[in-house]
Amino acid sequence: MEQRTYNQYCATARTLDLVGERWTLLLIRELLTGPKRFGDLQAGLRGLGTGLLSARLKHLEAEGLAHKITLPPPARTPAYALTEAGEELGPAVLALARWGLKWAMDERRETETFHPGWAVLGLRACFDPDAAAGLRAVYEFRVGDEFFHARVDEGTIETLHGPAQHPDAVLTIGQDDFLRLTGQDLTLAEAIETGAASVSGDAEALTRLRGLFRLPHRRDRKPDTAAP
Amino acid sequence: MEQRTYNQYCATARTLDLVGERWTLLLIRELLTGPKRFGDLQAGLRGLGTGLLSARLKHLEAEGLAHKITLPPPARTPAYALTEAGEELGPAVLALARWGLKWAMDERRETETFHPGWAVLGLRACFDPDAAAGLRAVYEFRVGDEFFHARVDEGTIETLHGPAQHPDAVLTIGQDDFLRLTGQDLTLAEAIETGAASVSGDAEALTRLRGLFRLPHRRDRKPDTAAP
DNA sequence: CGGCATCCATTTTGATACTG
DNA sequence: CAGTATCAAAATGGATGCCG
Repeated sequence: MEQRTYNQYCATARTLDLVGERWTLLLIRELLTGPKRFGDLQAGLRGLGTGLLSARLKHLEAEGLAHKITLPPPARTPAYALTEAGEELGPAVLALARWGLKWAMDERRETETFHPGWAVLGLRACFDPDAAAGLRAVYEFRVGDEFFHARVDEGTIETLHGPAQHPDAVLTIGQDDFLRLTGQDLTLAEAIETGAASVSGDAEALTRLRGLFRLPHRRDRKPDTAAP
Repeated sequence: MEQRTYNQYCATARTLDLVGERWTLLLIRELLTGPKRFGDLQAGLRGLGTGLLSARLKHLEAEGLAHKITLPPPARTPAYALTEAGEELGPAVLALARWGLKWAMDERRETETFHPGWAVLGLRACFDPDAAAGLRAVYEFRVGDEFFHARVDEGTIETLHGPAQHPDAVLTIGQDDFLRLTGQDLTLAEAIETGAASVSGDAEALTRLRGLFRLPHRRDRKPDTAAP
């Protein structure tokens, strides 16, 4: 495979030769929040069969973007993690996400699946480094039954699947409300005020949390679909 | 068409539903340096047949990412241009390019095509806003037989196909040397010193040109292919 | 559970011929 | 040129079945 090449001496084309095939960038999106097992990956990517998933993972391994690891005890089960090169695709994936947040996130369709991890990555896409100046804090997000944590250190953020070891602050919220949060139907401040979200922990960390993320104003791509 | 959807309520997936098909992002790359005619687009994308190109353009139009325009006289021929939404895919394309510059641009293969416009976009990907503080200048690049210009205004840059109206400075260089420039085999300063490139125009604009672009250090993705 | 192998219906694509 | 029509070759997806 991978015989289908754009054959262009161009950085964009070379990159797309490596990760432009169907599912590949979404696979990387999944791994951006930490190592995942084969089954978890498939669960996050409905429609991707085991055969193709296997092929994609092999390709990522062969190209040095991901590698197979063995999860530490007590898990002791195989999983896949990004290499440094794979990790650095984060900015590209987040750029796509930022565009999508602005231009493509209209109402959720009934057929669409949703996982909190995607919204967490959406938060990361909206992270405003300037707003985090002088801040060093670990936040834990409990969304539905899934746990995530974000480590903010000055102008940087890191968002990973799983609970934090020593969170400075914890935010608990239902999956639907969290979805509205990144969907701009709800601001973090409103969610806290209305009780949709409950928070605890360090007061300053919580205060600053509100300003860390800057959601783009949603826009319509199409000129005038259906005039009156 | 477009019946093949990831069906995920996720900004990244939604974006890839729109522009993740084969050729689409490269088509947008082409249009990022200005409107292009059908034939020019095909010339820049060897391997893309007229049928698929036509389908992709229709799709981009239908989704509000591009639109068909009529070039002003004396051209008076149809062309395609990005809409605002399409234009804003620039950051995502450039992020992919930056990654590629660092992790995927090894030696050029014989079969690979090359167009100066790609390297111009590569420059834009390496643009360092901080280095352009207080700078407002228009540069014209004459690469082989193609003309480009870059308009730098404070921390922003805009790179377009075609000559500039009133360039502050002009850089003339052969296609191969320009290729080495973005390939890190040659710095802009060296190119000028060795005569591979010739420059003219405003002295300060030329002086600052050297520092405007920050090429990433090239890295190898693969651990140890062929040990000694 | 993890992951490969196989078979098959459907799409997508690539290449080329053809028309205004 | 710009763009449509056509057809063969690949990629995908879905459904299994199998083995450690």
